[in-house]
Amino acid sequence: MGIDSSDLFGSVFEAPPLVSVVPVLVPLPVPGPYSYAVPEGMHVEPGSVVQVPVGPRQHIGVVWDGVNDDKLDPKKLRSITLAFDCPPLSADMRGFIDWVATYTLSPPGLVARMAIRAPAALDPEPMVEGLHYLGGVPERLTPARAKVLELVANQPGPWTRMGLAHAAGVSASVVDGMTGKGMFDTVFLAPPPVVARPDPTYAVPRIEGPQKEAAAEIVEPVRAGGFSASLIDGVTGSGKTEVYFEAIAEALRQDKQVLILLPEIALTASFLERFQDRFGAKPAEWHSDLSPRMREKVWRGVVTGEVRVVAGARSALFLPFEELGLIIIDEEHDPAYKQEDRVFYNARDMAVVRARLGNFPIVLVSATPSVESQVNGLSGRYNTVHLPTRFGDAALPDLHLIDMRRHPPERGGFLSPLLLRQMAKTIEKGEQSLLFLNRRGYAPLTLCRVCGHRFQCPQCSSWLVEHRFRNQIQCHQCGYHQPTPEACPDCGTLDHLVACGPGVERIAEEVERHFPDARTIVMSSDMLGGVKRLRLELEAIANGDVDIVIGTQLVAKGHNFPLMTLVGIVDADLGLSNGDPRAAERTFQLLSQVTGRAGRTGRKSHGLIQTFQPLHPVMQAIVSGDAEAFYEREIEERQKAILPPFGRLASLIISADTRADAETHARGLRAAAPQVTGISVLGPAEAPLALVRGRHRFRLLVHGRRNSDMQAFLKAMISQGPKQRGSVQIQLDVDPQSFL
DNA sequence: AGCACGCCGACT
DNA sequence: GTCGGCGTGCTC
Repeated sequence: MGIDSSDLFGSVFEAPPLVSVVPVLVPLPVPGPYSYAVPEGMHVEPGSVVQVPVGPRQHIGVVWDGVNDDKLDPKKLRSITLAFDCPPLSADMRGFIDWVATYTLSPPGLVARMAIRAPAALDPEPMVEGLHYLGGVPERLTPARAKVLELVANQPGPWTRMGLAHAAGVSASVVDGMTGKGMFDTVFLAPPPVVARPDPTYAVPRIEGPQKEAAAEIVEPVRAGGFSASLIDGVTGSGKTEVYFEAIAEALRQDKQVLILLPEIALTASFLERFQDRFGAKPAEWHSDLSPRMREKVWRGVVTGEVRVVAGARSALFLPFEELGLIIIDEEHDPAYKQEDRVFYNARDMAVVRARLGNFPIVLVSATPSVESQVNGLSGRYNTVHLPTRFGDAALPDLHLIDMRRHPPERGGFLSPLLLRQMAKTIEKGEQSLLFLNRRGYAPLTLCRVCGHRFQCPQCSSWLVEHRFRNQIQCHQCGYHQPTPEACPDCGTLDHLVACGPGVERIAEEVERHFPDARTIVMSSDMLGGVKRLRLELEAIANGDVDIVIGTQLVAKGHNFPLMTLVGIVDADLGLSNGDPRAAERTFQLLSQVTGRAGRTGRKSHGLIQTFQPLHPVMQAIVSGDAEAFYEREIEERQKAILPPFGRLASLIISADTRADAETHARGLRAAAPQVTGISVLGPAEAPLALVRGRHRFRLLVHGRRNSDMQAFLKAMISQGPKQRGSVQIQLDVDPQSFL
């Protein structure tokens, strides 16, 4: 201020400049916004992205809504360091962040962080220098200069320096020379867009029959505007993508931005190309291994509205779109939509909330919808559109169960004679077979044939799996691995290993024994050579250079195998006995996806499913194709498992790394909240859904109906409870639609 | 999330 | 006698 109170002119000039105080969400796990002073001359409003000091470091934060209600020691108040030059987060976006934070009981700052973690993207990209032709001819008209002149006479620009040189077929120094002669005006151009604008009229497909009707049903709510949720339930190969592309086209015609969420694995070049074929430009991509540079560009394009369509993994849901008008969730049932660290959420559910809050339509898509979405379809909250038949001349494979009790494999093998016979026929016809077994490595359990020693992981105590191709034993839980030992560590016997049960590598061995001349390939996520190799192998399969593919889950996802006419499921029962409440649903989805790989180009195709439980509902649903009956049963089971016999208010499932830990926590919680009747305790083996490895010791899964009641209850419990503070993670596993 | 403070076990 | 383990608390 520099004016002393003894100044002649009295107190008028002594008044300190009016500083306002605003709440700012900082990207830290603190319960709410912090208060900061706004320096004189700085303009901020709710949604502004700012940099603030927190302790010894600077963080990026967002100015939030409301007034600072806390009685903060004024001495602690610090000032906003700077306000970034980018559009503020919209009120819708802020509302969404608050909603997600409340629903997931996460610190709002951590939710906000997901929306602004594009580090240096917050300042606009520098302008590009451009040249504009002013007219005139240089004194010395060289041939190179003439070429440039010819070009700029018709198109005066603006050109970029390199762009002009390239277009004229001369070197940049020619352009520099002419610039020096004052023939060009320097102008500043906006940096080029990350992606071109998609054009809804680029290649309008001629779709007919069921596709056409489905498209009309999906497009109509987009045309009408406002919130709506649709579920496209269509078998593999029914043209679901083409159908939702029409919804995207309509949103683009209305000048809305569009978000397509895909499980990370489905974000492939082939998807982007399909999009480009329809819209003439690729969508912007958003996923975890985007380069920082690209991440910045896309983020900025999204906030400014320059990017119209984003195809992304679950984290794309938190991009701060300027005018989002449609969300598509492809492979809606995919577990990859669940995030289980820091902020726990299911992007599919939160996407529905975002659409509701933003008042625009959302489309969920799957060949095997989740039970949750089926329920929402049946109750009418989602408008379900069925696509029961394949597109064009492709037919679904003919599916049969092989009862392994009646058609056992030969000793030491895992493939039934029925399956082997069908494989032989397939090879004879020059067609391809796929054997699916969701188990990596050679065998799930390895022991010493002399003393019975089992190899256990030193880090997490699960069994080590032998990988013969790599000559390693590996832990599939934590990634620990060591070379396969030559002698048994217990009794010292050499050449001692005995394999129990099959893995893909062992199946490959068996296949080579039966079909020594066939070209066989194993595909699993730990395959040597990484993504690049994988792509080459997929290409080889598509070209018909392979006869038999043996694969894990990897082969279930989206790849198109045009020559595949036989799918064999080696062990259909595998996923059914692991205690996961969703085991049956997951197995049904996986088997449907895998068998759906066959017969995509109209050839007669078969699926043979090896099982010891041919009467199991999953097997019956798969062969009969009666998914509806299966879902009906699943819904009933789920309701039995989740609602009663617990109390009406809320029920808790407590799980921990060990059952004893879970019991301890349960005792503490029962003491802290005697009013809760339904606390059940599950050990880790019984509740893999509830188990959290790593930092968190335990986690509560809360199932119930009335969210507000549960939250009030949980918050009270957390603040009063004896030891829960700080370390407890709470996941609300209820349908967000039920209390929107 | 980071980072400091603070209190108990194996080492120069 | 110290170095270092991670439990607890704080950041506007």
